[in-house]
Amino acid sequence: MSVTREKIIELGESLIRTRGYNAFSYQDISTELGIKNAAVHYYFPSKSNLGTSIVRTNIQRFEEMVENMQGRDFDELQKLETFIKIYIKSHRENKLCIVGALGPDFNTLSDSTKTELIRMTEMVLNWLADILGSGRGKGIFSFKEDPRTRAFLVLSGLVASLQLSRVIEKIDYKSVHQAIVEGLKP
Amino acid sequence: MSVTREKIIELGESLIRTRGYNAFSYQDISTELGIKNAAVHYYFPSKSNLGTSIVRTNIQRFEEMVENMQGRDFDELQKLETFIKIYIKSHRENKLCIVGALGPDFNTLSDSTKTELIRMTEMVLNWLADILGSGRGKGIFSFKEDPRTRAFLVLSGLVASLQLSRVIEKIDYKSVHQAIVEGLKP
DNA sequence: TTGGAAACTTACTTGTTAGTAAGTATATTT
DNA sequence: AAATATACTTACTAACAAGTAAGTTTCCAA
Repeated sequence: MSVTREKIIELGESLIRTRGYNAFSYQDISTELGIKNAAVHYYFPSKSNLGTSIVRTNIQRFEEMVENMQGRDFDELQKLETFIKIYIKSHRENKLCIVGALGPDFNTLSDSTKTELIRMTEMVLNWLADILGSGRGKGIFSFKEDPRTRAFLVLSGLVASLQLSRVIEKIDYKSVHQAIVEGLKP
Repeated sequence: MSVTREKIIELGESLIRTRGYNAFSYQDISTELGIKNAAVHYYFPSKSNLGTSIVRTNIQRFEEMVENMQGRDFDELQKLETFIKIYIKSHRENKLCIVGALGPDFNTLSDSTKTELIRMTEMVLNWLADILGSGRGKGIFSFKEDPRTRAFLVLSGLVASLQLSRVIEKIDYKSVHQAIVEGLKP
């Protein structure tokens, strides 16, 4: 794999997560990387193409995280906390997650980027519902709704608190994700 | 007040909530309203100006809702449910709320639009924390965290579930907001 | 009836956008 | 040594963006 290609994806992701899909341009990338506009088009013919590749990279990262946890056989609470760490890191870097960054722009995305974003969100949600469900089965978690609804709510909390804490600085992010976890304990 | 001016604000808000701030143009507005580009600039010299006015309109609407509830002296649960109705309506119209629509674009907004968005979010959060706190005092609600943290979590749930339900259609939105309310009951 | 304000349109400008066609340098393979 | 592929640059284009200056119509008040 080309190092320039990887830098473009990395920077593109960063721009999406800090400024949004429709607020970044190929110029932003080429200027920052010290290359020409056409060089970006060489690797990613269209912006849609780049967007799709960025989401795919994120899917891969998520899959690797899940695999990695399977290897170390974490329990459900540890898995959830590992997942939440991604959001704590994002918050520290003042970035949104890709789902939260691309979600509001959904109607302006190309079909392929939409498809990948749906696939990613579905994967995360299914994984979350799974660990919430099996965690409840083991008595690690306790909640009334069905696991998918609760997973949706947990993800919503994580996604939006990144967005809101950008607007409202006076919030203690730690207490927010603590409340999410505490709300699941028996 | 001019009817054209009001139509521009209404359409502008709709565009922000369906496509995002950076994905709509003065052309979109002028074409739809059958007027010229410059006519939009006549009422709103800059896009920043229009954005700010749209947020201010939303603040006013929120204030009117709060006032209206004071008049009919609703209890805390009724107030919360009235607020949630805004989100149910937004979901039906396939729109985000302005906070959720502008939040991800925060870094690209003008200072005045940022200021108004902060003011709006702060208002909503304070109001929510107030009714959650006093509701808990009366035994209507029950939760462990401090009211502001819980308010942050409730708002996050509402804001992000609009975004996520746009990506994931297979979700029953009713059960989501029901879970938010149920999670507050003693 | 005339002056002026309100509500626009006409006709631009300037900058930025995604995207492309054709060329060049460098390394690798045949 | 010649051919080919990789990784770009040069030099564009066409469309669209926000924004403006100057004019026009319409209505109302003095």
